[in-house]
Amino acid sequence: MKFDDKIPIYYQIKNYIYGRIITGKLVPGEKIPAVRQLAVDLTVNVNTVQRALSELISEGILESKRGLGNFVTEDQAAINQVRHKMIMEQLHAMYENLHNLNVTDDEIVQYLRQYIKDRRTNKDDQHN
Amino acid sequence: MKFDDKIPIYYQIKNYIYGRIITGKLVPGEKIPAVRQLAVDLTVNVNTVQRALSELISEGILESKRGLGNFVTEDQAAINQVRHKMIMEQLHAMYENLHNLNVTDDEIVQYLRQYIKDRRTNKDDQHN
DNA sequence: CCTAGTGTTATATCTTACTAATACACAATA
DNA sequence: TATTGTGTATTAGTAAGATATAACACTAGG
Repeated sequence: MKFDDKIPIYYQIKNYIYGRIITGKLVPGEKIPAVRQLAVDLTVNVNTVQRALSELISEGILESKRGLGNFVTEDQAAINQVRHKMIMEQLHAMYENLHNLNVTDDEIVQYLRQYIKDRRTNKDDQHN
Repeated sequence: MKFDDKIPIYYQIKNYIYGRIITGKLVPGEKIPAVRQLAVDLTVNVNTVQRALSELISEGILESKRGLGNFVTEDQAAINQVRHKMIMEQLHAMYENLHNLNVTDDEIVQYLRQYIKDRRTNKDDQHN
């Protein structure tokens, strides 16, 4: 996995797991991969994985069962809340940063549409 | 100034100055505040400011004149490029992150419109 | 020439993030 | 009950970011 060197790895792992749960690649009640396996998959240290998982456990997104593994919460409402929270965080960060560059609301929407359009074109070019 | 503790301060200062230049609060050829003054204003260490400025100088956005100060480049084209680059970076980061949450292109646009709408409403409520 | 204001560099110290290695605690099962 | 697979904790070491402090280099103006 590629990490942004400007953001702590444990934090990026946390968001990665959020994503896996939100998109249903990990379903409620499912056991997630073992910490040592995750460490290998993500090519990071066990302790770094553990730090990410600890926070997810504190937040109630994961449930730890010693000797058995870590499991996705059965609380679908909590998952939905996380999804909404993450979407809002993304929009907020982008909005604030663009406003600081004097980009207006309308321009933000326009730029986004153009970005998506361009992205689709480039995707076709690259046969992805 | 409030900093995000997940991102290096020097990097946030760099982006802050980009913003000041892009929005015209600092105009081409203008002298920016002294490093020691910036350190006070931003409540960080001189070396941290210097690190941010060094990168901006390397990139040709600022010009250093020892004994005189640091000055905004007269190269308006370079400034325009930075503005465009920053806008694209913001859109790209947000887009990638939302796609990883299974949010479709159309949904991204819809969520953004809703966010802007809600933001305006809340702004009125708070009399800002 | 001296001083004040500026950019630049250097040293030491502290904290956080990450890694490596090891050990401990618990559960399932052969 | 011994082994294997799991989560958890500890200790030590490295590196990056940030700080405090100080010194050095250059410019302008009295």
